Amino acid sequence: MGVTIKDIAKTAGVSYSTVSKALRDSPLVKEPTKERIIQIAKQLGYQPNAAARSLVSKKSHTIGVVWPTIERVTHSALITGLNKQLEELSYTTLISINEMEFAINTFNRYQVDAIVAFDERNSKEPANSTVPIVTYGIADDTSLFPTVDVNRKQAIRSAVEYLTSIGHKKINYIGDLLQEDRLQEEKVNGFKQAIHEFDLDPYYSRIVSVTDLEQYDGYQAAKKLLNDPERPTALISGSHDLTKGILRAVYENGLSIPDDLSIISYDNIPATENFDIPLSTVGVPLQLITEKLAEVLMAVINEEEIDHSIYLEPELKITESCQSINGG
Amino acid sequence: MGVTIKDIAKTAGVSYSTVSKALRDSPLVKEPTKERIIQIAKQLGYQPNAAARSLVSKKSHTIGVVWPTIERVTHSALITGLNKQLEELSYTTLISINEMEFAINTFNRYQVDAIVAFDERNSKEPANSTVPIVTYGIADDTSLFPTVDVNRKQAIRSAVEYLTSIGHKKINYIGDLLQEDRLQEEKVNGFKQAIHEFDLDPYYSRIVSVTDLEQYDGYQAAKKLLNDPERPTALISGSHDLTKGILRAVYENGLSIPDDLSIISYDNIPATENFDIPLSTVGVPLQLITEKLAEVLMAVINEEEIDHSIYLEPELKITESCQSINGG
DNA sequence: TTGAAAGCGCTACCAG
DNA sequence: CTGGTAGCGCTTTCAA
Repeated sequence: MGVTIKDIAKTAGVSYSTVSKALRDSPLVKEPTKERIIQIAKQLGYQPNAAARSLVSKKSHTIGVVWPTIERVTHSALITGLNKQLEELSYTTLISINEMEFAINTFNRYQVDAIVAFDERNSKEPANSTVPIVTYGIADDTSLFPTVDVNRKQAIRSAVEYLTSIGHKKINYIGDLLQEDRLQEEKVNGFKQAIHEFDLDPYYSRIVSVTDLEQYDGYQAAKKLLNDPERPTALISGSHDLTKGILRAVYENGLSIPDDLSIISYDNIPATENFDIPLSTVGVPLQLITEKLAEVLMAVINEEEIDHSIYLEPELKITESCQSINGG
Repeated sequence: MGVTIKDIAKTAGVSYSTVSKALRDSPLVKEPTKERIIQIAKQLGYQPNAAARSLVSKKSHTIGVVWPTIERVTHSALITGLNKQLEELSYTTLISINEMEFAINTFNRYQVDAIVAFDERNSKEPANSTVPIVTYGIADDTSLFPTVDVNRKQAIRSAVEYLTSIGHKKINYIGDLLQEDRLQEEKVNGFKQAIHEFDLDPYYSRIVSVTDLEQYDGYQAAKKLLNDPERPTALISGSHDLTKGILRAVYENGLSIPDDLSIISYDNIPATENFDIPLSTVGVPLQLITEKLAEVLMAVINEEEIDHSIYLEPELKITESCQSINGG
């Protein structure tokens, strides 16, 4: 065992309740005493015992993140952002990669203040949790917990809407529809719906399926697509990485953007890369999502009223990577 | 707050110390009483309070994983494996993606039983930790904590050794040497050393640098390489994903393995994919690593003696993807 | 076989 | 401003 407040009290020659107060920066302790105590604590390498603390205070200032699908790279950026966000609110983040129920139990035992679950499977079973839970994923009215989500359907739909508005009739969507990933599914649904809504010919406006959302997949898919004489005039890409591969394929084929092809990429990270041409994107910035998640977490901790489902609406940012089909 | 053992005691009509014993499956409680108590606990949805428990028992049965470089995909597989491994030993895994020192502090406060740190930066600062720490990464004699690691240098060296033994003189290594990643660096060092040791001509036996270890990077690198008239007769790939891309490029170029090119891939995952040809690999299986890590963790928890640095030696598995340079 | 009681390290309250 | 003390939920003696 390590140093306790009693040890500090002894060497400081004060009572241990005074130490407790000093360490919590209570105004009930004289400034010099406080400083001396803090000094000694530092010297002794004191680490407050979270168990003891949360046992009495019923607060751990810790958020549990349930993340069973650790392989999903998308979420790793999100969780990194959330971690930072929560750090600023002086909350500590702890992650469990166990399956939903086990992880929730663990966090309950540890008395975290709130849990945020990233789970595509969006379970309908009533988790036995004393700790409030917030989920990230497909928000719907039947979900058991407050949910934060991105309107991916609308994102893709509005991309199609814009492209048709500038004259495109052959619009393809490159994305993942093989995995059981409701997040990807929603994007595909948005595309399908838009096809219908904007009366596009399904023969020309297709969904190109890739098995993953990485650069390589985009490259291969685009390679195939662009050799087709019936190739589209506009492309919507399901992810940023996918887009990188697509662009590569476009240039290798000697085509140019936007003259031969307009591109809009689904995206949620701030543009860091320098593409040859600034990329048109649609999506909700990662920071907005993590901010909202943090906000909802704080709300459930403080037992404030919140909307059950928060659906963040995507923004469409159009740059020179899109061109009117008439050449304008 | 949730249900406590006192609540259970009340409805069961026994003292709460009996409940505590029953729940811990102590032989000091009569079987029927025990069963009744367990039954009631389940009904009430009892979750033991980890804080209270670890406060008195000084054991949390939890391992803290420090993983600041969450983006490193390699480690995610390793951590998944370790998590499973530890689960079998009935230990719970909690992950922190904060930077080393902060994470170690957090886990100290939480009184985890041991910490395992995945940190490429392999800090030399003496972490102020009461909890024992084990690191995974470049093992060297100066490291502050017990370390488990893979002899990556030897892995690549032995691949070169084998290839030269069957007559290859033009051997290339495709890998990452741009990132500040000591793990990758070691592989490159192994290659450099082998060039020297086996007296290969550096003009023909080169290191091909990629910026990441993914399929796409392997594809691009190989594409360029294979068009070179001075192309190598054998290739060593720095990662499994890289290899997938390389193979793709090989086939696209109309070359065949092993007739035109022998390949050995650095690897640590059990072959799940069906390549056209079984792949020669060198490396330490992931499971061996996680087993060893778990073993060392248990050792430090029980204060047993252990080697300070455990260097796992890679195995070379040769299949038809390698061929003698004389065509044998 | 069960119960009573001490105490883990800490916070929060009350008395001085 | 400082010290004493109760008690958070639990495990672990020790007594009954």
